[in-house]
Amino acid sequence: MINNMKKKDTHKTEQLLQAARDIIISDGVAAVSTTKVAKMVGIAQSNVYIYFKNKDELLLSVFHHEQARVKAFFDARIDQTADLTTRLKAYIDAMGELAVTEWDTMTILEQIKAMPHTPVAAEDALPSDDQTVQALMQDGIDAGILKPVDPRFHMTVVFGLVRRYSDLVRNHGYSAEFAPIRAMIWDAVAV
Amino acid sequence: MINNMKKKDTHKTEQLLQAARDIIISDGVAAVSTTKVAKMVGIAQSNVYIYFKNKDELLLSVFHHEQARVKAFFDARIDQTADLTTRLKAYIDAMGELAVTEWDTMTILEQIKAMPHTPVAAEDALPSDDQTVQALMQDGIDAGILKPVDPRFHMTVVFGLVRRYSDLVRNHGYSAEFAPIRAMIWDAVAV
Amino acid sequence: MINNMKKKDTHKTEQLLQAARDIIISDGVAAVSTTKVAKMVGIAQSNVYIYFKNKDELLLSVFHHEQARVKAFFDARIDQTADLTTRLKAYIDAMGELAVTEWDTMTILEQIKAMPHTPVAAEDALPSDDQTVQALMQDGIDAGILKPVDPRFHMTVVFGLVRRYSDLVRNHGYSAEFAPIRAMIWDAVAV
Amino acid sequence: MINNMKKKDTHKTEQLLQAARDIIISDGVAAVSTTKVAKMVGIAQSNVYIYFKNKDELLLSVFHHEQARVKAFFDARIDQTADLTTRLKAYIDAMGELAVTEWDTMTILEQIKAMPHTPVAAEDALPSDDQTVQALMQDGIDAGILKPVDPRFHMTVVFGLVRRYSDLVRNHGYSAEFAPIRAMIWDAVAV
DNA sequence: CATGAATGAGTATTCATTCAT
DNA sequence: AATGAATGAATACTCATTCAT
Repeated sequence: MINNMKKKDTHKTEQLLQAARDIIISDGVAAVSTTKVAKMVGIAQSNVYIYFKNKDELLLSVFHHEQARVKAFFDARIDQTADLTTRLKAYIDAMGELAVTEWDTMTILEQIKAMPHTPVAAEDALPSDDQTVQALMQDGIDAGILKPVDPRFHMTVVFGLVRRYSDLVRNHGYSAEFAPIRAMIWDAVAV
Repeated sequence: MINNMKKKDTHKTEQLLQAARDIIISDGVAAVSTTKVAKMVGIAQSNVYIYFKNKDELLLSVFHHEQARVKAFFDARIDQTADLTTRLKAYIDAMGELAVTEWDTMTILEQIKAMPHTPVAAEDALPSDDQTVQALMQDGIDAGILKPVDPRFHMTVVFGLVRRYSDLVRNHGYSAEFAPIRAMIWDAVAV
Repeated sequence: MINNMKKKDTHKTEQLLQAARDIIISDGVAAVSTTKVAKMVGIAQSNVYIYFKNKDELLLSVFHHEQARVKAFFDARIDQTADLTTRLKAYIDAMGELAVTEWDTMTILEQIKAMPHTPVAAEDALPSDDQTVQALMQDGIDAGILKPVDPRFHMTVVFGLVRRYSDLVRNHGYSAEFAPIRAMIWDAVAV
Repeated sequence: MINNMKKKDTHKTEQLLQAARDIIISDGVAAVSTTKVAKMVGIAQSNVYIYFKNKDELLLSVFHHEQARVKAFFDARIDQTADLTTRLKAYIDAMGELAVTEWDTMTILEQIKAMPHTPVAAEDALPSDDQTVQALMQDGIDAGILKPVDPRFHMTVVFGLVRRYSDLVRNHGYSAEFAPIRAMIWDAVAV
C-alpha cells in the first residue's frame, strides 16, 4: 500500500483528456497527437491505446466532456418553468456568461467540430446548434416573439456576438458591459 | 517556344496558387502540402521553393489574392460618394451577395486565418475586419446611425449572418429571400 | 456455477485454438495475434499466456490438433492388414477425400509449416511427409510396386495433385471426377 | 568528378530491390519492411519512397524482375519451332534446371504470390501457371499427347516434383539424377 | 484463474526543407 | 529555372510479452 501507487489508473484517462484539452487550446486540434499526449502524461505512446480505442475516440471523449459542461451550465441557469420571453433572455445571458467564463470549452468544441474529418456526429453539436436551443428558438418564433426566420439565424446572432464579446474581453483588453451587446442581440432576433 | 520561357514562371506561380486554393476548398488548409500542390501542377516538389520561400508564403500569397478579390468586389459595388446610410446598406447587401457568389473565397480566407500558427499578420484580416469597413462602421457610429459599440460587433453581425445565410442556401437547400436577414442585421446594428 | 469453474479452463483453451484456426483460414497465419484471439474469445489479451506459454505454443497446439485430425482420418480409412497395393491405393483415395473434406485443416497445416520461423519441428510435418506414409511408400518401393526414388517424391505427387484437385473444385467451380487424377498419380508413382 | 559519387542514383533502386530479395530469401516476404531495406542500403527510411511509390510497388518490382529472369530462361531454352513433344519435354527439362539453378528466384516469386494481400495481379503468375505454359499444355492435350485433364494438373505435377527435387538437392544433401524424376513426370502427364 | 496496465520495438507513410547539379 | 536525391522528424496504430494485483 505504501509503495504501490498503481491505484491511480483511472486517473490516467483524465490526465490524457486534460493533455488533449491543453494542446487544443494552445495549438489547435490538428496539433493533438498520441505521441504528445502520452509524453505529457509521462507514459509510453502505445499506452494511449489502453485508454482509448482511437485518436478519434480520445477527441470524441474530450468533446463529450466539454459538451456535458456546457449542458450543466445551461441547466443550472435556465429555469424551464419560466415563461418564454424570460427563458429566451436567460439563454442569451447564459450564453454571454458562458462565452466569457468557459472560453476554453467553447474553443475546444469549436475546434473538434471543425475538424476536416470530425469524429463528432452531425447530431452532436455546438451549443449554438443544440437541439434544445433550436426548439426554444422555434417556440419563440411560433409565439410571435422572435422574427420568423430559420432559428439557426437567431442562434448565429447570439453565438457570434457573444463569442466576439468574449474574444475582445479576453484577447484585446476590451472592458465593457455586456448590456449593449445583449441589446444588439435582442434587436436582431426580436420581432 | 524558345523565347517565351519567362512567361512560364508567372504561370507556374498562378498554377501553384490555384492548386492550393483547390485543396483548401476540398480538404481544408491542413491538407495543403508542397508535395500535393507540386504534383497537381506537374512539377518537382522542390520547385515550389523557387516560387515561394515557404509553405507559409504560399498560403500567404493565396490569402492576399483572395483578399484582393474581395476588395475589388466591394470597390465595384459601393459608391464612396453616396451618403452614409446608403453606403452602410450597400455594404450589407454587397456582403450578402459576396457570401453567396464568392463562398470559396470566403472559405479560403477563413481557413487560412484560422490556422494554428497562421502566416497572416493580425492587421490583415477577413473582410469583416477590414480597415475600410471598420472606418465605415465608425462613421456610422459617430453619425448616430449605428449603435455606439466597438465596430467589430457590427461587423460580426453582418459577417456571421451573411455567412450563415449562404451556408443554408448552398449546403442545406435553403431557398429564401435575403430581405429578412438584411432586416435582422439592420435591427441589430442600427440605433 | 460455483464448482464447475475448472471446466472453463479447457473450454477457453479450445476456444482460443478455434479462434486461431478461424484467423488462419480467413487471413493467414501472419494475421494471428494474441490480441485478436483474445478478443474473439472475450478474454483479456494477457490471459492467452495463461493457456499458452507463447504465441508459438498456441500455433503449435493448433498444428498438433489438426495433425491429429488427419491421423484419425487415415486410421479410419486404411486397413493396415490389407495387402500393400490395396493400402497404397487406399492411401491415394483417402488423400483425395481428405483434400476436399478437410481443406481447412490442410490449409492450416500448410500455413503453419510455411511460417518464416515455424514453431513446427522438422520431424513434425504435413501428411505427405508423415513418417507412417513415408514408410508405406518405402514398402511400395521395396516391393517393386513404386518407382525406386526417394519416397518424398511419391508423396509430393500425391499431395500436390490432390490439393490442386480440391482447389479447383472449391475455388474455381471445377466439377470433375477424381478418377483421372487418381490415374495420373498412379502412373507417376507406379513402376 | 573525383569526390562526387552522386551518379550512382539509379543504382540505389537496384540496391533496394536486392535488399528486398535478400530478406525474402532469408526470412520471407513478411519480414520485408521499408526500415530494413533502407538500413541495408544505408539510406534513410523515408528515401525508399523516392524510389518506390509504395512498399507494394517495391515488392511488385521485385516480382517483375524475377519473372523476367524466368521468362528469359525459358526463351533461351525452348525452341518454339520444334515439334510439340520436343517442346513439352524441353519444358520439363528447363523447369528441372530452373528449379535448381534459380531456386531463389522461384522462392521469391512463390512468396510474393502467396502474400495475404498480394500486390501481384491474378494474370501475373508463377511459371507453373503461366499463360504460355498453359497453352503449351493445352496443345499437348489437344494433340493426344497429354492426358485430357485440366492443364493446371499437368503443371502442378511438373512444378511440384521439380521443386521437390531441387529442395532435396539443395537442402537435404540429396544427390541423384534428374532422369528418374523426369520419367515420373512424363508417366504422370502422358497419355 | 484472471485482469488491466505497461512497455518498447515495430509498422507504412507523409512532410517541409535543403542542396548539388 | 529546374530537378532528383536526401533527410529527420512526425504521424497513427499493432504487437508479443511481463507483471503486480
